[in-house]
Amino acid sequence: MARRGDTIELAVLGLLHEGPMHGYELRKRLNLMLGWGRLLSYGSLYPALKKMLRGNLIEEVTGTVSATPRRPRITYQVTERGTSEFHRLMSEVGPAAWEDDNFDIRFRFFSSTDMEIRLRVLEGRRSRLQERLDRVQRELAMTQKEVDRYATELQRHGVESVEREVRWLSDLINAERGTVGPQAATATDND
Amino acid sequence: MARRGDTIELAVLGLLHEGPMHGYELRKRLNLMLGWGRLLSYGSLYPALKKMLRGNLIEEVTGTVSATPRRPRITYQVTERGTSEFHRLMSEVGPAAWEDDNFDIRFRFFSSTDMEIRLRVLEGRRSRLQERLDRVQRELAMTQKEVDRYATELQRHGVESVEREVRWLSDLINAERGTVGPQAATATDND
DNA sequence: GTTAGCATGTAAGGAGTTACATGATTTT
DNA sequence: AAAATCATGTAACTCCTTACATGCTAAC
Repeated sequence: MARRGDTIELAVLGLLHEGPMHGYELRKRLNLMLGWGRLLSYGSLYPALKKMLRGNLIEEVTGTVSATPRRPRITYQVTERGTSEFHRLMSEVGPAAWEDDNFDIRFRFFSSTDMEIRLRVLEGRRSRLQERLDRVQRELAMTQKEVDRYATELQRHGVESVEREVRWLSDLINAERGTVGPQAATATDND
Repeated sequence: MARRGDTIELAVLGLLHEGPMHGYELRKRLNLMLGWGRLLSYGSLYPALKKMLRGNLIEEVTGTVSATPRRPRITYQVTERGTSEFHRLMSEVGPAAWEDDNFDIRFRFFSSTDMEIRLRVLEGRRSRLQERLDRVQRELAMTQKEVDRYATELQRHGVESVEREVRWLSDLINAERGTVGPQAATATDND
């Protein structure tokens, strides 16, 4: 899955914000998080960590709190630079924020941004998907010929999935708007 | 989207089976087909076509049928070798057939295989997704701590989407099984 | 006449996978 | 005792994207 740009970097910064971690665990969490696609490999993660170390975004934690130091495992935590970089990335609005993979990561750490940014990103994502639907519908109208059973079914299922995600986003947008206090009112119970 | 292996190759072979085409159009059709993710670039398509030419899977069509030869545009068609390679690829069962991207391509050209293969692929895909659901559910039970609103919502939406796809696959499997004659009986009209 | 779309390519580079290499610890 | 899992890395390679390079044709 062409995770473009520094998706890993953002994800790592986000996770480390929830507490120090070593590479192996980071990988597991990452895979659980964006693991709906393929798994992230060590050959991908460790070099990324090295790069972040060089960039002073993260640092090794020497004083292990745990009583049983099983074995030299390197625990990382974010630096101040890492924190500000994380917030900078999370504040980005624009295509980078709502492209397929990136969106999930942003969303996962939405708590670290304020509502204004959240709304911009959610709306950006929604119109992105809407554009796709329009484009498909338009091009489908032109090339009507396709009558293959499976091609049609695939198209139909695809459109339905995207429409579903649009509705999901709309609900989230409404929820954001409706949230004045800290927690949203439990308005719509069913579905 | 890490389109692994020769996804493009299979897609191109499949499309050219529906008639000769030149690169530019191939790309448009490809993008419409697997375009739910990112777009395929020329830098990706043309070298792939060259490679397929070298492998004798496709060949250039010299005699342009069209009356107005706008400009030297290279039309391709499948060779015999291309056809047998296509059928070989389409007959594959196993992980390669039901990995995320690959599955969509196979499904798109399902008409070119027989029911036995279709069922194996559909069932393989379904159990793959089921495994993912199980894994997430298992790991979610262990690390209950997560109470972040957005993390939870993302998880929930992800699970729901996969469950939806599992139901879709189940319907397709039933439809395949219910098909005895050449065309399926129009048993279930609604949805 | 100038913008948008058609049409084909190449070169450099990024991001990630696979396979390799190693070894400790926990579970069966 | 063996197998699984924890744990960290490196090197080679593949696939694909971005940016560059070129030029024709249709529409506005």
